[in-house]
Amino acid sequence: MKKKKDSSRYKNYLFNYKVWLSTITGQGIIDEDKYRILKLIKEKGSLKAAVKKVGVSYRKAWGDLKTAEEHLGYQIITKQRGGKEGGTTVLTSKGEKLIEAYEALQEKFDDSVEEAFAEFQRKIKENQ
Amino acid sequence: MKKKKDSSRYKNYLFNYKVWLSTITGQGIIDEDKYRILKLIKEKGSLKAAVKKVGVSYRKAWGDLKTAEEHLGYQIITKQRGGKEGGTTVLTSKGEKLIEAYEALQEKFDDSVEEAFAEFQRKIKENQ
DNA sequence: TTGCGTTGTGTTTTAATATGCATATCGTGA
DNA sequence: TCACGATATGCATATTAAAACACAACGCAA
Repeated sequence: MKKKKDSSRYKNYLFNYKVWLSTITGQGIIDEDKYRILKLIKEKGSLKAAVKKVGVSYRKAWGDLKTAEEHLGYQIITKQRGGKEGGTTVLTSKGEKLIEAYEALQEKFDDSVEEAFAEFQRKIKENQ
Repeated sequence: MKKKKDSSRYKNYLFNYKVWLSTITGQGIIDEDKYRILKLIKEKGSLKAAVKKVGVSYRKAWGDLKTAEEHLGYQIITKQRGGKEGGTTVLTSKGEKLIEAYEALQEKFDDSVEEAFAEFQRKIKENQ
Protein backbone atom coordinates (compact mmCIF):
# COMPACT_ATOMS: atom_id res chain seq x y z
CA MET A 1 0.00 0.00 0.00
CA LYS A 2 1.34 3.35 -1.04
CA LYS A 3 0.86 6.28 1.22
CA LYS A 4 -1.15 9.01 -0.40
CA LYS A 5 0.85 12.15 -0.96
CA ASP A 6 -0.90 15.45 -1.06
CA SER A 7 0.78 18.64 -2.13
CA SER A 8 -2.01 20.89 -0.92
CA ARG A 9 -1.22 24.01 1.00
CA TYR A 10 -3.11 23.36 4.17
CA LYS A 11 -4.79 26.33 5.70
CA ASN A 12 -6.59 26.88 8.94
CA TYR A 13 -9.90 26.47 7.20
CA LEU A 14 -12.23 23.70 6.23
CA PHE A 15 -10.74 23.84 2.79
CA ASN A 16 -7.49 23.36 0.98
CA TYR A 17 -6.15 24.94 -2.07
CA LYS A 18 -3.48 23.88 -4.49
CA VAL A 19 -1.57 26.05 -6.85
CA TRP A 20 0.66 25.09 -9.64
CA LEU A 21 2.34 26.78 -12.49
CA SER A 22 2.52 25.70 -16.04
CA THR A 23 3.18 27.27 -19.38
CA ILE A 24 0.18 28.56 -21.23
CA THR A 25 0.26 25.36 -23.26
CA GLY A 26 -0.19 23.34 -20.11
CA GLN A 27 3.35 22.06 -19.66
CA GLY A 28 4.23 21.82 -16.02
CA ILE A 29 6.98 24.08 -14.78
CA ILE A 30 6.88 23.75 -11.05
CA ASP A 31 4.55 22.58 -8.34
CA GLU A 32 4.94 21.61 -4.73
CA ASP A 33 6.44 18.20 -5.51
CA LYS A 34 9.00 19.50 -7.92
CA TYR A 35 9.87 22.26 -5.54
CA ARG A 36 10.54 19.76 -2.79
CA ILE A 37 12.63 17.63 -5.12
CA LEU A 38 14.74 20.58 -6.13
CA LYS A 39 15.26 21.56 -2.51
CA LEU A 40 16.38 18.04 -1.70
CA ILE A 41 18.69 17.91 -4.69
CA LYS A 42 20.31 21.03 -3.35
CA GLU A 43 20.62 19.42 0.05
CA LYS A 44 21.70 15.92 -0.97
CA GLY A 45 23.28 16.29 -4.38
CA SER A 46 21.29 13.33 -5.64
CA LEU A 47 18.09 12.99 -7.58
CA LYS A 48 17.67 9.42 -6.44
CA ALA A 49 17.82 10.39 -2.80
CA ALA A 50 15.49 13.31 -3.40
CA VAL A 51 12.73 11.34 -5.08
CA LYS A 52 12.91 8.67 -2.42
CA LYS A 53 12.19 11.21 0.27
CA VAL A 54 9.42 12.89 -1.66
CA GLY A 55 7.88 9.56 -2.59
CA VAL A 56 7.68 9.93 -6.35
CA SER A 57 9.26 7.58 -8.84
CA TYR A 58 12.68 8.37 -10.21
CA ARG A 59 11.38 7.81 -13.72
CA LYS A 60 8.68 10.39 -13.37
CA ALA A 61 10.77 13.00 -11.61
CA TRP A 62 13.51 12.63 -14.20
CA GLY A 63 11.05 13.17 -17.02
CA ASP A 64 9.32 16.06 -15.29
CA LEU A 65 12.57 17.90 -14.72
CA LYS A 66 13.56 17.39 -18.32
CA THR A 67 10.22 18.74 -19.51
CA ALA A 68 10.50 21.75 -17.24
CA GLU A 69 13.96 22.55 -18.57
CA GLU A 70 12.79 22.24 -22.14
CA HIS A 71 9.98 24.68 -21.57
CA LEU A 72 12.02 27.11 -19.52
CA GLY A 73 14.74 27.03 -22.12
CA TYR A 74 17.59 26.57 -19.70
CA GLN A 75 19.03 24.00 -17.32
CA ILE A 76 17.98 23.97 -13.72
CA ILE A 77 20.11 20.99 -12.76
CA THR A 78 23.39 19.49 -13.87
CA LYS A 79 23.81 15.75 -13.69
CA GLN A 80 26.77 13.42 -13.74
CA ARG A 81 27.00 9.70 -14.15
CA GLY A 82 29.67 7.50 -12.65
CA GLY A 83 32.34 8.41 -10.15
CA LYS A 84 32.88 7.47 -6.57
CA GLU A 85 29.31 8.03 -5.51
CA GLY A 86 27.86 6.65 -8.72
CA GLY A 87 26.74 10.03 -9.87
CA THR A 88 25.45 13.40 -8.72
CA THR A 89 22.77 15.94 -9.48
CA VAL A 90 23.13 19.54 -8.41
CA LEU A 91 21.18 22.73 -8.99
CA THR A 92 22.41 25.30 -11.43
CA SER A 93 22.35 28.90 -10.29
CA LYS A 94 19.25 29.33 -12.42
CA GLY A 95 17.73 26.38 -10.64
CA GLU A 96 18.41 28.08 -7.34
CA LYS A 97 16.78 31.25 -8.57
CA LEU A 98 13.76 29.26 -9.64
CA ILE A 99 13.16 27.77 -6.23
CA GLU A 100 13.71 31.13 -4.59
CA ALA A 101 11.12 32.67 -6.88
CA TYR A 102 8.72 29.85 -6.15
CA GLU A 103 9.18 30.28 -2.42
CA ALA A 104 8.46 33.96 -2.69
CA LEU A 105 5.40 33.23 -4.80
CA GLN A 106 4.04 30.77 -2.28
CA GLU A 107 4.63 33.21 0.52
CA LYS A 108 2.74 35.92 -1.29
CA PHE A 109 -0.04 33.50 -2.05
CA ASP A 110 -0.30 32.41 1.53
CA ASP A 111 -0.59 35.98 2.65
CA SER A 112 -2.84 37.32 -0.02
CA VAL A 113 -5.35 34.52 -0.31
CA GLU A 114 -5.93 34.17 3.37
CA GLU A 115 -8.53 36.87 3.34
CA ALA A 116 -10.21 35.45 0.27
CA PHE A 117 -10.48 32.07 1.95
CA ALA A 118 -11.82 33.51 5.15
CA GLU A 119 -14.50 35.32 3.24
CA PHE A 120 -15.40 32.25 1.22
CA GLN A 121 -15.78 30.26 4.38
CA ARG A 122 -17.84 32.94 6.02
CA LYS A 123 -20.22 32.97 3.08
CA ILE A 124 -20.48 29.21 3.02
CA LYS A 125 -21.10 29.14 6.73
CA GLU A 126 -24.23 31.19 6.19
CA ASN A 127 -25.57 28.13 4.47
CA GLN A 128 -25.51 25.91 7.56
CA MET B 1 -10.50 11.98 -30.13
CA LYS B 2 -11.65 13.87 -27.10
CA LYS B 3 -10.88 17.53 -26.81
CA LYS B 4 -8.73 18.31 -23.84
CA LYS B 5 -10.43 20.56 -21.34
CA ASP B 6 -8.39 22.84 -19.16
CA SER B 7 -9.87 24.57 -16.18
CA SER B 8 -6.91 26.87 -15.60
CA ARG B 9 -7.35 30.52 -14.89
CA TYR B 10 -5.46 32.12 -17.68
CA LYS B 11 -3.41 35.13 -16.81
CA ASN B 12 -1.56 37.68 -18.86
CA TYR B 13 1.68 35.93 -18.11
CA LEU B 14 3.67 33.02 -19.34
CA PHE B 15 2.10 30.93 -16.65
CA ASN B 16 -1.23 29.60 -15.51
CA TYR B 17 -2.51 28.76 -12.16
CA LYS B 18 -5.28 26.51 -11.03
CA VAL B 19 -7.14 26.63 -7.79
CA TRP B 20 -9.51 24.17 -6.37
CA LEU B 21 -11.17 23.60 -3.10
CA SER B 22 -11.62 20.41 -1.23
CA THR B 23 -12.34 19.38 2.31
CA ILE B 24 -9.34 18.74 4.49
CA THR B 25 -9.84 15.03 3.81
CA GLY B 26 -9.41 15.64 0.12
CA GLN B 27 -13.01 15.36 -1.02
CA GLY B 28 -13.73 17.72 -3.83
CA ILE B 29 -16.18 20.49 -3.14
CA ILE B 30 -15.90 22.76 -6.10
CA ASP B 31 -13.57 23.47 -8.96
CA GLU B 32 -13.87 25.24 -12.26
CA ASP B 33 -15.76 22.41 -13.96
CA LYS B 34 -18.28 22.01 -11.22
CA TYR B 35 -18.72 25.74 -11.07
CA ARG B 36 -19.50 25.86 -14.76
CA ILE B 37 -21.93 23.00 -14.44
CA LEU B 38 -23.75 24.70 -11.61
CA LYS B 39 -23.95 27.93 -13.58
CA LEU B 40 -25.40 26.07 -16.53
CA ILE B 41 -27.89 24.24 -14.35
CA LYS B 42 -29.05 27.62 -13.16
CA GLU B 43 -29.33 28.79 -16.73
CA LYS B 44 -30.86 25.71 -18.30
CA GLY B 45 -32.59 23.87 -15.49
CA SER B 46 -31.05 20.63 -16.65
CA LEU B 47 -28.04 18.64 -15.58
CA LYS B 48 -27.98 16.77 -18.84
CA ALA B 49 -27.80 19.96 -20.85
CA ALA B 50 -25.17 21.37 -18.52
CA VAL B 51 -22.75 18.46 -18.75
CA LYS B 52 -23.11 18.36 -22.49
CA LYS B 53 -21.92 21.93 -22.76
CA VAL B 54 -19.08 21.47 -20.31
CA GLY B 55 -17.99 18.22 -21.93
CA VAL B 56 -18.00 15.92 -18.94
CA SER B 57 -20.01 12.76 -18.66
CA TYR B 58 -23.38 12.83 -16.99
CA ARG B 59 -22.34 9.86 -14.90
CA LYS B 60 -19.38 11.66 -13.43
CA ALA B 61 -21.04 14.99 -12.88
CA TRP B 62 -23.94 13.33 -11.17
CA GLY B 63 -21.62 11.48 -8.80
CA ASP B 64 -19.47 14.52 -8.14
CA LEU B 65 -22.44 16.65 -7.22
CA LYS B 66 -23.69 13.97 -4.89
CA THR B 67 -20.30 13.72 -3.22
CA ALA B 68 -20.08 17.48 -2.83
CA GLU B 69 -23.49 17.59 -1.19
CA GLU B 70 -22.57 14.80 1.18
CA HIS B 71 -19.47 16.61 2.29
CA LEU B 72 -21.10 20.00 2.53
CA GLY B 73 -23.95 18.51 4.49
CA TYR B 74 -26.68 20.19 2.50
CA GLN B 75 -28.28 20.13 -0.91
CA ILE B 76 -27.03 22.43 -3.60
CA ILE B 77 -29.43 21.21 -6.26
CA THR B 78 -32.93 19.80 -6.34
CA LYS B 79 -33.79 17.30 -8.98
CA GLN B 80 -37.02 16.02 -10.39
CA ARG B 81 -37.75 13.08 -12.58
CA GLY B 82 -40.61 12.90 -15.02
CA GLY B 83 -42.91 15.62 -16.16
CA LYS B 84 -43.28 17.44 -19.38
CA GLU B 85 -39.57 17.95 -19.97
CA GLY B 86 -38.61 14.54 -18.60
CA GLY B 87 -37.12 16.08 -15.51
CA THR B 88 -35.36 19.13 -14.15
CA THR B 89 -32.45 20.11 -12.00
CA VAL B 90 -32.32 23.48 -10.33
CA LEU B 91 -30.06 25.13 -7.80
CA THR B 92 -31.15 25.49 -4.22
CA SER B 93 -30.62 28.87 -2.61
CA LYS B 94 -27.62 27.34 -0.88
CA GLY B 95 -26.34 26.23 -4.23
CA GLU B 96 -26.65 29.78 -5.49
CA LYS B 97 -24.76 31.05 -2.45
CA LEU B 98 -22.04 28.51 -3.15
CA ILE B 99 -21.43 29.68 -6.67
CA GLU B 100 -21.53 33.30 -5.57
CA ALA B 101 -18.92 32.57 -2.93
CA TYR B 102 -16.82 30.75 -5.48
CA GLU B 103 -17.03 33.65 -7.89
CA ALA B 104 -16.00 36.07 -5.21
CA LEU B 105 -13.11 33.81 -4.28
CA GLN B 106 -11.89 33.62 -7.83
CA GLU B 107 -12.15 37.35 -8.21
CA LYS B 108 -10.11 37.93 -5.11
CA PHE B 109 -7.57 35.42 -6.30
CA ASP B 110 -7.32 37.08 -9.64
CA ASP B 111 -6.72 40.41 -8.02
CA SER B 112 -4.44 39.39 -5.23
CA VAL B 113 -2.16 37.01 -7.04
CA GLU B 114 -1.49 39.30 -9.94
CA GLU B 115 1.31 41.00 -8.15
CA ALA B 116 2.78 37.74 -6.93
CA PHE B 117 2.81 36.42 -10.47
CA ALA B 118 4.38 39.52 -11.86
CA GLU B 119 7.15 39.29 -9.34
CA PHE B 120 7.69 35.60 -9.99
CA GLN B 121 7.97 36.28 -13.66
CA ARG B 122 10.37 39.16 -13.11
CA LYS B 123 12.64 36.92 -11.04
CA ILE B 124 12.49 34.12 -13.58
CA LYS B 125 13.25 36.53 -16.37
CA GLU B 126 16.56 37.33 -14.73
CA ASN B 127 17.51 33.80 -15.64
CA GLN B 128 17.34 34.33 -19.37
C1' DT C 1 39.18 -4.89 -14.71
C1' DT C 2 35.65 -5.48 -11.63
C1' DG C 3 32.16 -3.86 -8.56
C1' DC C 4 29.46 -0.07 -6.91
C1' DG C 5 25.96 3.40 -7.04
C1' DT C 6 23.72 6.77 -9.70
C1' DT C 7 22.08 8.61 -13.90
C1' DG C 8 19.41 7.51 -18.31
C1' DT C 9 15.64 5.38 -20.79
C1' DG C 10 12.43 1.98 -22.96
C1' DT C 11 8.91 -1.39 -21.65
C1' DT C 12 5.48 -3.46 -18.69
C1' DT C 13 2.34 -3.36 -15.01
C1' DT C 14 -0.76 -1.23 -11.99
C1' DA C 15 -4.01 1.95 -10.20
C1' DA C 16 -7.05 5.69 -10.54
C1' DT C 17 -10.66 8.07 -13.22
C1' DA C 18 -13.74 8.74 -16.62
C1' DT C 19 -16.59 7.09 -20.16
C1' DG C 20 -20.07 4.24 -22.13
C1' DC C 21 -23.83 1.26 -21.85
C1' DA C 22 -27.95 -0.64 -20.13
C1' DT C 23 -31.89 -0.14 -17.81
C1' DA C 24 -35.02 1.50 -14.18
C1' DT C 25 -37.80 5.37 -12.47
C1' DC C 26 -40.73 9.06 -12.76
C1' DG C 27 -44.64 12.73 -14.29
C1' DT C 28 -46.81 15.01 -17.81
C1' DG C 29 -49.56 15.45 -21.94
C1' DA C 30 -51.50 13.43 -25.92
C1' DT D 1 -52.22 4.20 -20.93
C1' DC D 2 -48.45 5.11 -23.69
C1' DA D 3 -44.48 7.63 -25.32
C1' DC D 4 -41.16 10.98 -24.17
C1' DG D 5 -37.21 12.88 -22.02
C1' DA D 6 -34.51 13.63 -18.02
C1' DT D 7 -32.94 11.79 -13.71
C1' DA D 8 -30.81 7.54 -11.18
C1' DT D 9 -27.45 4.05 -10.85
C1' DG D 10 -24.87 -0.35 -11.42
C1' DC D 11 -21.43 -2.29 -14.16
C1' DA D 12 -18.23 -3.04 -17.81
C1' DT D 13 -14.90 -0.85 -20.64
C1' DA D 14 -11.46 2.63 -21.89
C1' DT D 15 -8.17 5.99 -20.92
C1' DT D 16 -4.47 7.94 -18.59
C1' DA D 17 -0.93 8.77 -15.36
C1' DA D 18 2.19 6.81 -12.37
C1' DA D 19 4.86 3.11 -10.61
C1' DA D 20 7.71 -0.85 -11.30
C1' DC D 21 10.91 -3.21 -13.74
C1' DA D 22 14.90 -4.05 -16.39
C1' DC D 23 19.12 -2.81 -18.15
C1' DA D 24 22.60 0.23 -20.37
C1' DA D 25 26.08 3.86 -19.48
C1' DC D 26 29.28 5.96 -16.78
C1' DG D 27 33.51 6.93 -13.81
C1' DC D 28 35.93 6.22 -9.82
C1' DA D 29 38.47 3.21 -6.53
C1' DA D 30 40.05 -1.03 -4.98
